[in-house]
Amino acid sequence: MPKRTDLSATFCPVGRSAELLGDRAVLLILRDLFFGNRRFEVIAANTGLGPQLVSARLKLLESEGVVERRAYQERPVRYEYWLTDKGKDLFDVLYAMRGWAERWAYREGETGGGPAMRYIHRACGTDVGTAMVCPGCGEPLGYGDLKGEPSAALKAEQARRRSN
Amino acid sequence: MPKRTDLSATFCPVGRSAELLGDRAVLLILRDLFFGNRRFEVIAANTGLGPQLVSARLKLLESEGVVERRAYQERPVRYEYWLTDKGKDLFDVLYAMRGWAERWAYREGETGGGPAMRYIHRACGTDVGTAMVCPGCGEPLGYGDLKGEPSAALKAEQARRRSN
DNA sequence: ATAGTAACTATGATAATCATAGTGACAAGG
DNA sequence: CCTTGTCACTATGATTATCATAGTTACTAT
Repeated sequence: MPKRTDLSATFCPVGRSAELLGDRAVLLILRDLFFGNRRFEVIAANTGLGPQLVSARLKLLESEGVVERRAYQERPVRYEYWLTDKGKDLFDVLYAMRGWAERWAYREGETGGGPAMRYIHRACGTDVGTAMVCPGCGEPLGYGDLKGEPSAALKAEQARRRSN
Repeated sequence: MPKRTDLSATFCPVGRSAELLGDRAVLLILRDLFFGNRRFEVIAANTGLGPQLVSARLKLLESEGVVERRAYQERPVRYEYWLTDKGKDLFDVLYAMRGWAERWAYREGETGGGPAMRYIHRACGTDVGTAMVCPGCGEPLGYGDLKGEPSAALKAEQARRRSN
């Protein structure tokens, strides 16, 4: 590509978000970070992205203040990537993407009945489906309020990726 | 790029959404469609994307069932692009992106005080800020429930784009 | 001394993107 | 009827991001 148009100066908020989020690699890496995968190799394996792309995007996310790089051991130095508050606040976007896909992107019965990823409201135990507000207790749903459970098919896929 | 990795077969719902939404051009075009811009030239001008990219992405969106192409006149035949139900259901994603940007992507005072884009809950008249649930009446917010009002800065930017 | 692990960097082929220009079908004005 | 204008695109060529693959660094473990 040529240098892509810079959207960071537009006044449109969707444009500004698109500058960062309009990129499949960024979205996949964020997904993994929300899932709790913080190590370079795990992220690379699970996203299926090459190490160079993962490296470039993690640097970008760090420079945007979305991700923080922390050494989890010295000798040899090894790093983990953690979501900052600004990063955690992207949960709504990823959760909305997940909801849309659950409603529209699967063929009938493809996931074996339920959703590809189930979310339970920790506070009241309700399966929230794809709602933005808990259908059980009416509370708005954010990161930390929900417990995700991948379907059997998704679990199998992740295990396969990790073993390659 | 080489042919990008196909995510349409993954079981992860975020991956499936990222297949379509992990693309700045798609996000910008969707933004315009939600804004009510339905004509090719208007979308091209307002997004700043070249006609070839706009053409390619509209075809993609149509083939995904997110957008519908309708002739609005014969002789000469001219087309408009409308969001389908599947397309309108992406509102949550764009709205979440907008919310995140409003909270994190502007320097202090850059928009002249308020948000870059204000949303009013039609049902009760409350300015919803960046909430997913109306702070006035507690109702969940979806496409059609909200009336958007661009800030002066955003309006000026759009006018500038249209005149080029 | 060899093998292994984690986190990367280097290289070259491929293909998506951008800017710019051009096309087809028609309407309106002089 | 001939030029100009509008809308919705398509064509072309240069640029550059992406992918696959291989290599590097800095250690630990056996």
